[in-house]
Amino acid sequence: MTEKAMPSPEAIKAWARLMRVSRQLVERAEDALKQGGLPPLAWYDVLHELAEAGEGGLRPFQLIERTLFAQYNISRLLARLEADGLVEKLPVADDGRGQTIRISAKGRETRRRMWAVYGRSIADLVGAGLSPDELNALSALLGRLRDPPVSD
Amino acid sequence: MTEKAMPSPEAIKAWARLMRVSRQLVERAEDALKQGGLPPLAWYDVLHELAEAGEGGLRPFQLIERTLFAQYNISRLLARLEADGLVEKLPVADDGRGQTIRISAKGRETRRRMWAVYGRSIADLVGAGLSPDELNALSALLGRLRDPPVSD
DNA sequence: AGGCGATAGATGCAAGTGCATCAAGCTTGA
DNA sequence: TCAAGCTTGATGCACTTGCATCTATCGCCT
Repeated sequence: MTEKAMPSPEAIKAWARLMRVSRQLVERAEDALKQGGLPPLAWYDVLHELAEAGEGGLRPFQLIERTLFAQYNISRLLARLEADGLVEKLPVADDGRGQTIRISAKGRETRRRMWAVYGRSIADLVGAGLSPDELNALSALLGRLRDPPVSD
Repeated sequence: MTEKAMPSPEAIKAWARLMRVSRQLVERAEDALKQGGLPPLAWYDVLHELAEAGEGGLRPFQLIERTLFAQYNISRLLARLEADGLVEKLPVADDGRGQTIRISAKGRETRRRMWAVYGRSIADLVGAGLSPDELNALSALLGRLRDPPVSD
């Protein structure tokens, strides 16, 4: 029985800024990728996770956990990535239902090219405006808003 | 024409948190509305602006400026709102192309009911985790990220 | 006035999302 | 061992979004 009351003015303002700024920044990063003829951010998220996972790859449900995408979304996103030759779907030895997704060489290359643009967007959009200390402070505050069960 | 370099680790972390937290919070607020059988957040944003604008209403292009929605998005969102009787489209005297959008009584009522749920979400999701001072600090940091440099 | 580019808003079509549900394989327990 | 239920991943359908383009009107300049 914690929060029954309406939000404080401070909470409303912080929420409003968070909504507006995040939407605006996503939009700009997305625009930059489009400008470069590159796939959307969602593809980067998945390619990034798969690149981190290495040759072992990841199961789709692990991607769901890591990325916050819905199950059906991952399913279709992986289908598109596979159609573009950026990932491979491999059968799993000990589970006939499942599959392992592994990033391909082309996938790594695409991720690299996306990062060249995406990374610059991040540098421009947040790195430019705030000092390292301020960025850390922002990260810390945002970290406190994550939900109980989520870790980094 | 500032940043050419790749982002600092601090910038990357702040960006990642911002992306993840904002997506998660939006999702939760959206879920709460759905749970209550209420329209999505986008409707609230528009109804809120129109309620603030009062009887004078707003032109669609003003809504675009205020909400960051794309033009075609506003156009169709307004069509849905009108179909639901939440807003009225009025002709503009001195501009035959345009229209003025005014919120209806039903629209105000819907907004009120949405706020009951949405406001509680805000209180739960951000008001609960951070003190007023921390919320102000967060708002200030986010404020510095608004209107970041645009490269044309 | 007449022409021309700019602005306001709508819309056809393709692609993505959300929801519900499905099929297949796995696991458990009597 | 086998039925019941869970997990993994795919998919049909309706709706929304994105893109490009269209129509209509406006404002300006000659």
